[in-house]
Amino acid sequence: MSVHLLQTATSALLKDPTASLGDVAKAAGVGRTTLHKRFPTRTALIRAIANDALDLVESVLSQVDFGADDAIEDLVTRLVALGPRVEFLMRFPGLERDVEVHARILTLDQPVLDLITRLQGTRLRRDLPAWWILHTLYGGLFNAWEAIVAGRLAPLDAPRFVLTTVFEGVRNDVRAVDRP
Amino acid sequence: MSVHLLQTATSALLKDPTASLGDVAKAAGVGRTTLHKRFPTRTALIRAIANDALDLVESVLSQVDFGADDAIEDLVTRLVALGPRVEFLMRFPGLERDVEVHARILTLDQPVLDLITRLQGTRLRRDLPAWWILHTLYGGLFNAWEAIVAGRLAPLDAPRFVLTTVFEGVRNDVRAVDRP
DNA sequence: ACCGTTGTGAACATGAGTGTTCACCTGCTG
DNA sequence: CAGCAGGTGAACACTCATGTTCACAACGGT
Repeated sequence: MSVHLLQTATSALLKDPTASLGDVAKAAGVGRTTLHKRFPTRTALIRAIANDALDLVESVLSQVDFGADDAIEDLVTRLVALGPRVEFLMRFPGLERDVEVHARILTLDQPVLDLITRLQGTRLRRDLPAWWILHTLYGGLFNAWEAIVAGRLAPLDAPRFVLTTVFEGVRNDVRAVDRP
Repeated sequence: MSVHLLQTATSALLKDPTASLGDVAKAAGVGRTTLHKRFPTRTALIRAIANDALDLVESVLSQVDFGADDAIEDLVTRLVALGPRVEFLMRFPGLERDVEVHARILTLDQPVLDLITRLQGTRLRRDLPAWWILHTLYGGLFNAWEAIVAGRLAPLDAPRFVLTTVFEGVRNDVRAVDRP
C-alpha cells in the first residue's frame, strides 16, 4: 500500500509539479494527514520519490553485465522499460538542486560514464566527450518517455527508437540505400 | 531597458523557476512595483518571456531558406546560437500547460515538421516518424544549452556537436575508420 | 518653472500551501 | 473485552507570494 502511494504521488507530481500536498493526497485516495504522517514535509516526499526512482536505476545497473559487448544496448533497453517512475528524475523541476539526490545521481552516472569511455574507439565514437554521449542517451530516453505518455509511441517500440536514433542518427544512410 | 528587463527575468527564472517576483525584480535591479506595472501578473510575465523567445525563433525561421539543401543544418546552427533565451521554452516547468504559448509552439513547429517530412527518404531516414526526428533535434539543442550553461561546452563547438550527434549518432563508424 | 512620465518604497489585504494538533473511528490482536 | 496501530477530517497558526494602492522622488520636455 505504501509503495502504491509513492507511485501515485509520483505520477501526480509529474503531471503537475506545482500540485499541493492536498492534491497529491487526494490523487492517492488518502487523507492529507496520513500523507504528512508518512512524509513529514514536502521535500521529504519528493526526496522519497527520487530515491525510490534511484533505487530502480540502481537495481538496473546491478543487473547489467558491463563487460558484455552489448552492455549499452542492454542498459538502454532496461532503462526505457522503467518508464515514468524514473522520468521523475529528469523532469521534476528543482530536483537538481537537492544536493543529496544530485550526489546520488552523479554516483550512479559514474559506471555508465566509465562504460562509455571504455567503449570509445571501438563501439563508440572517440571524437565526442563521454558526458556528451551520456546526455545524448538520456535525451533519447526522455523523448521516448514523453512520447509514450503523450500516446505517440508504443512502449514496445521505444527501445528500438532510442537505440537506433542515438547510435545511428537520423541521417539517411545513402550507402545502405544506394547499394542494397 | 525594457528588453534588458525581460532577459534578466528570463535567466533569473531559468536559474530558479520558483523564484518570487521580488527575487526577479531584485535580480533585474528594479523595484517590485515597477515589475508589476509592466507585467500585471506572474503569468503575464512568463507569457511575455515565452513570446519573446518565440519571436526569436520565428525570426530565425523566416531567415532560413527551407528550399535549400542544407536547410536543416542552417536551422539547427541558428537555433543553437539563440541560447538560453530560447532554452526557456524547453525548460520552464508548466509552460506546456499555457494553451496560448503551446498553440504558438505547435504553429512554429509545423514548417520544421514539413521540412523533415519532405527530406525523409533523401537526407533523412524514412523509417522514423517526423515528430521523433524533430524531438531528437530538440533534444540535441537542449543538451547543448545545458552543457554551455554548465561550462562544459564552448558555444562555438555547440552547433557541430548537435549536428554530428543527431545526424550521425554516437556509434563508431567502422567503415570510415577501417577504410580510411 | 511646470507637468507628465516613470520608477520607487512602504504598506496593506488576500489567498494558498504547509505543518501541527486533536478527537474520533476502524480493524485487528492478545 | 481491552488495547493498540493506522487512518481520518476538522481546525488552527504560520509563512509567504501575490496583487493593489498611495505618496513621493527623479527626470525630460515644453
